[in-house]
Amino acid sequence: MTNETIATAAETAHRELWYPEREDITIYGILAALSDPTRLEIVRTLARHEERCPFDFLDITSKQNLTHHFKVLREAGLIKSRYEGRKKFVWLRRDVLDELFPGLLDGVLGALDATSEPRP
Amino acid sequence: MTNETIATAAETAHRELWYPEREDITIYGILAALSDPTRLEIVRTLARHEERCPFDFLDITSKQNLTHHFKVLREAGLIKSRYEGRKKFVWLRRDVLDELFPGLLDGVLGALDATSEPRP
DNA sequence: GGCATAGTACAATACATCTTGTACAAAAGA
DNA sequence: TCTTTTGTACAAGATGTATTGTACTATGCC
Repeated sequence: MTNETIATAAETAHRELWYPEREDITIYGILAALSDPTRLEIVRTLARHEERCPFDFLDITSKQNLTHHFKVLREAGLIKSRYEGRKKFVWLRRDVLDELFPGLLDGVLGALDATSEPRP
Repeated sequence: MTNETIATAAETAHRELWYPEREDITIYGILAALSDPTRLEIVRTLARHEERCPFDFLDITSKQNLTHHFKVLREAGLIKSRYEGRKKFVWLRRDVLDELFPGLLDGVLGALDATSEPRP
């Protein structure tokens, strides 16, 4: 309600993004956001990079769909983004996540790595 | 398809339950199953008990809804159940889960405990 | 057998989600 | 300014989910 209003207004203004309040970040939202293969792959790749990544650093789906998934990740509290010129950069909110849900991200990413094929 | 056929047939026969093959248990399915508050509460409680728990050991929603959520958990690979007389008992598949996705369940449950109010 | 109890099946509702197509806005460069 | 690039907004369709109500099956006990 209030959140939605703010989000809509800010996003219509373009180049201004809404983020959830710290107390509105839930473990359910995080887990739901991570339960999609595309998004989990995004998060996994972001976690491997110290620096911010360009919006389309992964070529795994359509542009519109990437926008959608990044929005889900952002509204769940997992990522932050910023525009620089025409480009958009994205990064993981490790600080907040590790503080709110210690061990969660490491547990998920660790299990994911243990599952995946060994990388070269 | 094949799975659905088997599942339907077995469940129609009643008192016979279908479980996913080991290779069909995915981290996405696990995370999706855990992303619901009711189910996460179920799993958290099961994790605290060494022994099997009766079907309705948690009084948090309707009977039919419990059946639904236990089915989701079972088909995701998280739990096993068994009938004894009229009663149904449920337990967590810690062995399989820790082997397939090491650190996942501990990470989620640890984060959940860190989030929750301290218990007496 | 008759009856109560435990859990399921099924249908219906309401709602969220993923994906794609079309159209648009904002910035950069000529 | 005109054009290209980058990402969004919006709508539509297909699909999945959470919940409840009604009816049913299976078991145990009298």
